[in-house]
Amino acid sequence: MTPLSNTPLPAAPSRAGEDPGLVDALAQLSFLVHNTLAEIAGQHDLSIIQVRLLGILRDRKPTMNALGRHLGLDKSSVSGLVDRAQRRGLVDRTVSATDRRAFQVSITDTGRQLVDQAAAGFTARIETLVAGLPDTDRKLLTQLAARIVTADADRRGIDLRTDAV
Amino acid sequence: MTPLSNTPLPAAPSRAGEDPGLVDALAQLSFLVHNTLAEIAGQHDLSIIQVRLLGILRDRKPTMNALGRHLGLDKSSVSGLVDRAQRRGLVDRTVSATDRRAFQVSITDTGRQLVDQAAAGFTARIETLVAGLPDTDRKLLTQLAARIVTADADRRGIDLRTDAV
DNA sequence: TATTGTTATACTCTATAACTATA
DNA sequence: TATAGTTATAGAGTATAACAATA
Repeated sequence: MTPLSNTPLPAAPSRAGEDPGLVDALAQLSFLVHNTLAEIAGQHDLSIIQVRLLGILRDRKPTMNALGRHLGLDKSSVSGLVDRAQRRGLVDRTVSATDRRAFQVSITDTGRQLVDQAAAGFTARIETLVAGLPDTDRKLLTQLAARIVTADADRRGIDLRTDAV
Repeated sequence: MTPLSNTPLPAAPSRAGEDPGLVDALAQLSFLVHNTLAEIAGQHDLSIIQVRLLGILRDRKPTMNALGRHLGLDKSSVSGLVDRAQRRGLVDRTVSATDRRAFQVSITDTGRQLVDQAAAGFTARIETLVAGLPDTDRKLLTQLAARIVTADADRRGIDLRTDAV
């Protein structure tokens, strides 16, 4: 039931010379994928952040603190997020064995089923989106996207080191 | 100041056979672009939805109703959105000349400056993201992204017609 | 003292429902 | 009656600040 809009970003003034269309195309594609995820999540009464929470918990039992780092959220935000998920029976809090201040957050069977369904639905929808592309183009797109993402990750790694000096 | 996370989506179980990596790569790229926009918006104390609002108003003076359709929001949500933007002096409401129930929403000079800055910042950041790609790859990426977006738009057009029958 | 986490508070964003004014 | 918009209300999601418990 999430209200989605496919309205693209404010059309960039399409600067002459540079990359005509690249910025717009990337922005629109991102919105499309993002909205698709929101829609799938909504079908399971989840938000994107809840899907991300459950996704992290699929193979980890982090503390609230670690969860905050993973999600880029303040600890108080994590408290609320986990509260709401726990209230729905999707996650559990367990006192840490090594630090009695800390909780370890784990996913329940119900939560796992839900996130698995959502992930499957998302995959299916993305497959539909790229249905028109021949295999070569899909591989190309995968590589280009991966290159941008990893380049950015590297850049951030380097930036951090630079800051640390 | 928007807290951003580059944490990718819950890694899809990488189904054998199909499109190994495509779903993940697209999801991560989308998050990256989306987070970039959120960050740029945040630098101007704007949210993504506020940027989209101002972006629409750059070349239109729609009614509240039309705005709701553009943004995919309920009219009550638009009321609040425009309220907050107007309170900051970014937009104006003017009673419609043809329908005294309706308002026409327009962007102020302040609002225009703000959205122009945000758009420029966003463009610059995206340029940085793709800085490592040769021209050929950029064009390829633009075409692939555009093809997916337009194919989806067409599909929705067809779906709508199908529903209407 | 420092860290982990919760709670109180505040604000944005969103929706539903009830309402007013105009068509 | 139907439509345009606002307001009241509720809830998710986010942050900051103050706090308790543990390290």
